[in-house]
Amino acid sequence: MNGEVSLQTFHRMPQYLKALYEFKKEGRENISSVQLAEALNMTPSIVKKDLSQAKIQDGKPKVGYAIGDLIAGISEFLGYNNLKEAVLVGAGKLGQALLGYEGFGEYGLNIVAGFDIDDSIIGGKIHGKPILPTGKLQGAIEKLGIKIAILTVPAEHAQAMADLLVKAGIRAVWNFTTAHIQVPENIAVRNENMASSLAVLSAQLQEIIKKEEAQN
Amino acid sequence: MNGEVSLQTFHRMPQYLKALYEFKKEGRENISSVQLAEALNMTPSIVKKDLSQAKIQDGKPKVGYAIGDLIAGISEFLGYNNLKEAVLVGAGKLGQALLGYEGFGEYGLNIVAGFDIDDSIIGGKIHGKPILPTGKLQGAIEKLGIKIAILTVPAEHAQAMADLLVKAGIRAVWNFTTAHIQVPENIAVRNENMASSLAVLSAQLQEIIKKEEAQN
DNA sequence: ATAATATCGATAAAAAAATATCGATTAAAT
DNA sequence: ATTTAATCGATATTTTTTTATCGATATTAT
Repeated sequence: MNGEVSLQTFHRMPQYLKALYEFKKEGRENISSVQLAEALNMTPSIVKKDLSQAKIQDGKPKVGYAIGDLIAGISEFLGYNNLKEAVLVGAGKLGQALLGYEGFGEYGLNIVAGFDIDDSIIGGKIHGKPILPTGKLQGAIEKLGIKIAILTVPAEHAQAMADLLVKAGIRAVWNFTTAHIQVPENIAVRNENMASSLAVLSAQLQEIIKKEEAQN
Repeated sequence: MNGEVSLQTFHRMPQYLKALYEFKKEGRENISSVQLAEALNMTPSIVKKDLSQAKIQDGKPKVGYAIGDLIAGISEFLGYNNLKEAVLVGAGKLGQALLGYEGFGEYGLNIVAGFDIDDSIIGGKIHGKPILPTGKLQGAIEKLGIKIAILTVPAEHAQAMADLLVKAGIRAVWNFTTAHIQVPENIAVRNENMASSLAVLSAQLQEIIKKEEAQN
């Protein structure tokens, strides 16, 4: 799906960025793959490989990489510089929390509006973002050329809404519902499935406890 | 970290469950690995392998698996039957959304209380969950023997709070902050990093658009 | 100036994960 | 009753991802 660079690599990139900002704040100017790896519980090998994928190849022996270069390179690689506009569909509890999430701006994402069917919130603003009726969704997407939709409707409406979004021209869906949505293969979907995450966490916990019991 | 079963497998399990409930609702009683794979855009091989990991091995040739057995088996495997209690730390926007998230109960997770430093919400309830001062966190964890913490504090307080949680006896941290937290290796951490997810989604979108431009 | 050492970056090796294959088996069709 | 077709479940293969190795090189120390 992704040409050369693996999704795991993309997943790690923002972590590097986060750590790099920390180091920068401490006054550091250079950092080696060893140190970056240590800060994030990774191996130097994977750090070096990831950075080379982002076309960052100006590390110096005995010194490491220039932190400023890394930050610029990764930000560019992740497209944080060119702002991407998005719509949020379903302004319920989770949707409202996301509308108020201030981190998105840093990542080059701007939510231009929320859409909902609830008349009591339509016409107003939530965290500064206008809430519009879903009837206006298609028009807005087409008119503004918006490519990304954040999906926070109830699970039972997820597929129908996804169909509508695709029809309106959306190219990427960030799916926060528990539903698995089917879309054409030229549409990107990212599932933010809490059940999945919780399952993994529980599994890790169970394993840890089992290990301990085995020791006693 | 996880003995035999991979985290990817755990990640897929709730997806199977979701799909199985759908099929059940439609009146189906049996399902083959081929059909389940198709519904979730996977391969039959991976479905069969995952199910065998969950000790589900009663599929019948020409028929498939009994849906009821699968649901029971996966639920048991994921520990959805034995309720796990959790505390939520940081009752801001995201924290409040999670306090109100009704899906957790299904997954065997019960948030017993939220903790915060904001006097204007302490003592009250949010979505039915009591909000307590962080000063009472340690006592509550110890007294109730709680093993899981949901971390939704501002990023700059994440590490300090994680340290406190670990000291109080927490064994698993579900980290919704953007900070990378360091914990002892016998503590499970699951990072719900929106930046990472967004990076992956953006990458997919970029790839799709590039592909299209190449065609024109 | 020379030697020692830390690090990069490319490549090789290892490990992990996903996918394919295939004999056995069961239900349905003939 | 026999044949056909679909599916499981075990195993083998392939692919992907991670980790290790190592020569080249730049900085620091002697």
